[in-house]
Amino acid sequence: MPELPEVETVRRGLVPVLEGAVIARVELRREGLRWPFPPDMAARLTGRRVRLLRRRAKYILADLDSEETLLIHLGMSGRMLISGRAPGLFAHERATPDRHDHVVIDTEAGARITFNDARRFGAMDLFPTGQEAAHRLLRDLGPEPLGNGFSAAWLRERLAGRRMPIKAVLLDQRIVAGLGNIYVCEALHRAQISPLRAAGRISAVRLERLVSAIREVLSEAIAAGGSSLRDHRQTSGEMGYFQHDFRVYGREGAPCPTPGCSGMIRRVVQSGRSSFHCPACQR
DNA sequence: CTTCAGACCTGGGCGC
DNA sequence: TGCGCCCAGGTCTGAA
Repeated sequence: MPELPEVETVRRGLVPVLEGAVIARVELRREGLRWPFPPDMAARLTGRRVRLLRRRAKYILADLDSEETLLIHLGMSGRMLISGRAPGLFAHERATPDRHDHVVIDTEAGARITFNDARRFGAMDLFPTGQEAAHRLLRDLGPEPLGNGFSAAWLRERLAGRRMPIKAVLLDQRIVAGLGNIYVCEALHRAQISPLRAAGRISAVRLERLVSAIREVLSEAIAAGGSSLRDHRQTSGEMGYFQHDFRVYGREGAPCPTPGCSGMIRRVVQSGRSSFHCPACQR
């Protein structure tokens, strides 16, 4: 799925057509995605003005003037595509609805936002604005990796004594929220830390490097519009570009890009997911 | 409490 | 072309 940079790219694409806009019509083309949609979702959205479009971890949050917040998760393959009258934007048009177009939202200004999700691991929900701490999907999330709450000191505290590999720990959204398989691999390579290393056995200095690497790779990916392997699209339908800047992800057998390193990228499977790394420079 | 396999879905790529 | 198999950006759930 979209990890943090892809979700942020989608949020930024939606801001010009959705923030401040009034929802004129909502079409639900099925009962739900990963879970059933909340009761009367279409009616609770219709006629509402979107006050603010936020992001928390991999969730997009739209605060409405009804004091409810619409939560959107893109799952593995979710896309939000803009068409119709969308000033200043490239309009992504479809002659006929795709079989995976599940939710269609029209604004009074004439923009259309289509939630397309082939695998249907995505989700939508409504909850009272400000009640993030009570929402089962949001309450246990760790700090934002690009925010002030995320630091080497925080990591040090949370990783102390843990024997799980650092790869698995960084995928745990309670430790830090927003990383997924790609960016964990990339950040660990940049920090020259092996994905196999026990989380509790990383020095403070190297944790500082890890925090910097995570911030850098996420920032660069956001600037590139995210990474498009197969499913991710910007709201314009355009692909992201960061996949061209991967140093290890999907590059098994390629020479390690670390200057002075003569290693070769390897793929190992950890808890069912591929970890790409350089055994020579990542320790 | 931690850790893990299994589950939810579709589609693309590959070998035969 | 077709078929079977493997893999994929997530993460919840229940069992051990």
